Amino acid sequence: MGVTLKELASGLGLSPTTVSRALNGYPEVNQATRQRVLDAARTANYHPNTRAKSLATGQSRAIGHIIPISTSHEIVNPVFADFIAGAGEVYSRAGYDMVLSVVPDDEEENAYRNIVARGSVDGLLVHGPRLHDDRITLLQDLGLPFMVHGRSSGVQTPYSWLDINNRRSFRRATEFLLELGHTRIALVNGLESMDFALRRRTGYLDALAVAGIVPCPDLMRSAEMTEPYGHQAGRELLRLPDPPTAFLASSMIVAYGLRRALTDAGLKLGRDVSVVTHDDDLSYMPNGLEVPQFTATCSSVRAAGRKTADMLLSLVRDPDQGPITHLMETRLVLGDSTGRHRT
Amino acid sequence: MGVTLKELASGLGLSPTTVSRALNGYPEVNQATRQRVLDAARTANYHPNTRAKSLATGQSRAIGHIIPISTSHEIVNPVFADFIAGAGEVYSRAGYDMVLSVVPDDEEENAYRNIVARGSVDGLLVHGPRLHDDRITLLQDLGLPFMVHGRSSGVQTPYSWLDINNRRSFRRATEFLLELGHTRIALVNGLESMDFALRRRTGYLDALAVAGIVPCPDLMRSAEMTEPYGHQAGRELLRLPDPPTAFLASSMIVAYGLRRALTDAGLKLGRDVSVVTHDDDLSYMPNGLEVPQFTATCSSVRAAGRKTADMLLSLVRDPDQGPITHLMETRLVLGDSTGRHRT
DNA sequence: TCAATTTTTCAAACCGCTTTGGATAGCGCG
DNA sequence: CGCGCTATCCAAAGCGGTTTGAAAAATTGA
Repeated sequence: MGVTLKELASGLGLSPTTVSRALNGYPEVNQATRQRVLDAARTANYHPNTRAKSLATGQSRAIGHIIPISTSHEIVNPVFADFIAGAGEVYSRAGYDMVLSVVPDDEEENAYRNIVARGSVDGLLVHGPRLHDDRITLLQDLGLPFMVHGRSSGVQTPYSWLDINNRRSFRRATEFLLELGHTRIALVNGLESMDFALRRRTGYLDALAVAGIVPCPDLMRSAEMTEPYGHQAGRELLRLPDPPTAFLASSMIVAYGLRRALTDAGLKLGRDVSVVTHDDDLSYMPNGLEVPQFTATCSSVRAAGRKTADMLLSLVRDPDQGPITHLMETRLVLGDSTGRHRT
Repeated sequence: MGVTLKELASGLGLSPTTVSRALNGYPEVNQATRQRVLDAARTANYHPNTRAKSLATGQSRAIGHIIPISTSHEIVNPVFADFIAGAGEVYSRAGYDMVLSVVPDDEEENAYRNIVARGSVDGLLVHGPRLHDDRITLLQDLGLPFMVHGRSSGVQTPYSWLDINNRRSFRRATEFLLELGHTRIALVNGLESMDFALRRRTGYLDALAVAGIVPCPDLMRSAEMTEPYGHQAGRELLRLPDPPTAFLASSMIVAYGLRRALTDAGLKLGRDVSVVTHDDDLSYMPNGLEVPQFTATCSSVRAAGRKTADMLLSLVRDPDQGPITHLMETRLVLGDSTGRHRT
């Protein structure tokens, strides 16, 4: 396929050793020859064979992402593409490859074991942690550097993660609605087997407790986040004898569904009913063109991808630095979807 | 990290040669010893080192996907996650890794050259082809097996691709609206620098031409497919002196935006105004829970990912079979968003 | 000028696996 | 008994790089 180091060397009348050192910036090589080697490498479009290099060095210069596909739901997390885009930027700048494994969630353990045993990556990134996620303890045993995007509430031993402050974020959003005079506030949450969803719920409950409001189970929903789900939840909630006057949505797309349910019911968003949603700032799902449509707790998942990748690379370079963590706060952005409670 | 072949061999009192053959199913090894080797490998959790193996065999057992990030739009194609999920299933079943490169679209050429020169993949998958896409001719020169998801209209030389029949799909959808009596039909398309969008437009124009309708430039929009874009396009179109009575949307999310514009204008979807959309069957964007919300041209992008990966693997196994292609038809599914034209 | 350094280069071993080209042993058969 | 086969196994040479240890060349110091 490409030129090999040996060919390049013999073409220059040098030994492979010298050429290798010249290319990798070792000091013990004459400036003139180094320049000659670099030029020759460029014109020959020489790129060292990844496999050979990593076999020799013991490093693969690749990061693995394991994407769980829920066997029951078959859902791919929509957040995933933007996160990958962010992380990918960082990897390619650092000269790392990104290898993806899409695995049904009942085979994840095997997938992790294999990938470690085969030595094809220097580090792993864990997506979509659940409560008490076994993967984390498994990876600790395997001893490969890893980062978790999110956290897993049940896991006691420390590990490296990056997360947004879901709890505070939803507490703040709830408080905001309370300040506007709302007391019947519905939570249209994601799947509460996922860690992030549970934290959001906790934040919501926190704020209610402080306000002295007893949470009403009828007002709390949890499911895979889709537009039809938001719509159905909205419709059913509005039909309650004592319907909510405000909603918290766990994602923009759920908020779309809620909005549809409101308009179906002849209610005006932001006047008759308020909605606050979480906004992952997905590139293909902007919150309005100029003015934000929704009041939202904002946090760019793309930026999260970048930061997580950065941290993972630092962990790969220095595995002994111990667990590193990063908690991102969200911004509460005011949009057209909220207003004072009207009696 | 893991056990090596040599260790496994010496543990068994065998040569590495024999162990290798035993594991790889070569005939010249005693049944009893093979069994012994297999057992030992299992208990030691032995997995051959990928890099060493592929260095020795000359195959990397990995497929590369290059994800272009538009430097101007910074948009990640939402279709991407589901496609990857489909392809990933196939790869992992076949024992292949998937390596992703996220590259700004002005560096794509370099990215392709590098990945080929470094020999880190056996085949490549090209995403989001534009018109006259240079990447295709580049890859033909580089001589690595590759598949394109979609086609590129300007490229003359044959290449391997999988695409949906965008043209017929949108012709059919337009015909359907014409049959319902609509004559003012708007096209709210994706970016027409992308090949798929142009083909959809052609299909739309085909149907109008057959019906003897002169296409009206005011009724044709093209932009990145987002909800706010659909909303704005809908609003502006409905304000025309002679507004459309039917819309073709290029994606579900655009259709959401359209629907909002309609309701804003006090119109009822499916009665006052009809909408047909393309539906990629994304896992997180289902077209309704039971009844389809939208009449749609349906095609699972996840299935497309599976099929494309299948074809690519076959191309990798037998690179001399010449270009292979596959055109998927879409299903026109009836939903609640279309009705007869009312005067 | 010549020994002692310092620079610069190279030969060879190695990373973990596959594969070629024997070697060895067991067997049937004339 | 000895020859030719077949069934099993192995030593060694790669794959394309990096890296160790030593040699050759250039430079320095007295």
